[in-house]
Amino acid sequence: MGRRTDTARPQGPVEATGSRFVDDYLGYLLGQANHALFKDFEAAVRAAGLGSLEWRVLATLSDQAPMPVGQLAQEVLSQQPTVTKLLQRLSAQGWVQLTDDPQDQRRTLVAITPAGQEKVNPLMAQAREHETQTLAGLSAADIQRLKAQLRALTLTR
Amino acid sequence: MGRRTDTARPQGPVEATGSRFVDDYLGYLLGQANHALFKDFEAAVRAAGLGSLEWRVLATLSDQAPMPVGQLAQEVLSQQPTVTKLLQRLSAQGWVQLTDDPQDQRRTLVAITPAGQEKVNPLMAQAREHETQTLAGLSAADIQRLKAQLRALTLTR
DNA sequence: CTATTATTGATGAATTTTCATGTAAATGGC
DNA sequence: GCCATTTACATGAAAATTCATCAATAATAG
Repeated sequence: MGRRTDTARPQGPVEATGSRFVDDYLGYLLGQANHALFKDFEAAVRAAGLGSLEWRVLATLSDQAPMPVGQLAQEVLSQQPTVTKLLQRLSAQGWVQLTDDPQDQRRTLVAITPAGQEKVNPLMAQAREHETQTLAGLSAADIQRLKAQLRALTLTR
Repeated sequence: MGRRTDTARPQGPVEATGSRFVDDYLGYLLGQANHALFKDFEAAVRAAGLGSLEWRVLATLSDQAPMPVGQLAQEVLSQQPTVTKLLQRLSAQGWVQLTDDPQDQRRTLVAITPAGQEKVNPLMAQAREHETQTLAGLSAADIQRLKAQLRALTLTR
C-alpha cells in the first residue's frame, strides 16, 4: 500500500466514553482470556521449539491410544487438512508416528513417539504449574465452578 | 505424503481409561468453550461475507473513535502485520478508512465507514441474541461471576 | 539543538492454513 | 453380491499469516 498522504481532521479521544460492545460480549471475553493465558505460556512452548498447534497436538496425543486424524483435528480445534499437514511435519521430526488402521483402511492413526513424549512432558509439567499460579487467587470451589461452566458452554448446543 | 503401506498392530481402545491431561487443563477448556461458541455463531458471520477476524475488527471499531493500527491489533488479539494486511483488504472494500494521525505521523488511524457500520450492525445484534441464548441456563449472578472471572484471567499477570 | 534510541506501521519472502476436490474404503439399500 | 452413498484422509492451488526487517517519525539524553 504505502502511506497515505492525506491527514485526519481533529478528532475526539480514542477512548470511547460509554462502554463498548466487545467489553461485555462473552465471545470477546473468552477470546481475551484464552489469549492472555496462552500468551503467558507461549514462551515456554517456543523455547521447546514448538508452535502452539504442535503443542496442543502433542499434549492431546500424550495420554491416548493412537487416534484417527479426524478425531485429533476435532480435539485440537482445527481443520483436517491443517492437521494432516502438521502431522506430516511432526512425523518428519519423529515426534509422532502415522500408521494405517487395520480395522478401517481409510483411517490414519496417529500416535506420539517416545521422542515426542519426551518433548512434551516438561511442557505439560510447566502447564500444570502455570495453571496453578493463574488460579491461585480462586478457591477450589470457584475453580470447579469456572471449569464446569466452561464445559457447559462447550457442550450446550 | 501418500498413504503408508505398513499397517498398525492390534491395539487397545481409542478412549483412554483414565482422565486426560487436556480434559482438566484450563487452557484447553477455555479454547474449547471459545471455539464452540464461535463455531455456533460463525455461520452468521460467513453469511455476511466476513471472516472471523474481519468480524472482530469491525465490531471493535464499531464503538470507537479512530484507533491506531497497533492498538487495534492488540484488541483483536492478532499481530500487527496481519492486521495491516487485513485493513488493506477492508479498506479496499470500503468498510474502514485509513488516515494519517496528524498528532503522530508514524501512526495510521483506522475508522469504520458508514458502509462498514451497516455491515456489522446486524451481526452485533445477532451476537447479542446468540449470547443471550447461550447463557439462558444461567442466573444473572452466575453470568456476572463468569464474566468477572474471565476478565480477571485476562488481567492477572 | 543534535545524536541516539525507541516506537509505529509497512513490506517481501517464507510458512502455514484454507478451500475445493480427488481417491480409496466402508456402509447401506435392494 | 452389487451399486449408490457416505466417510476418511490427502493434496494442489489460492489465500492468509508470520517472521524478519525497513523507513519514517517521535522521544530522550547530553
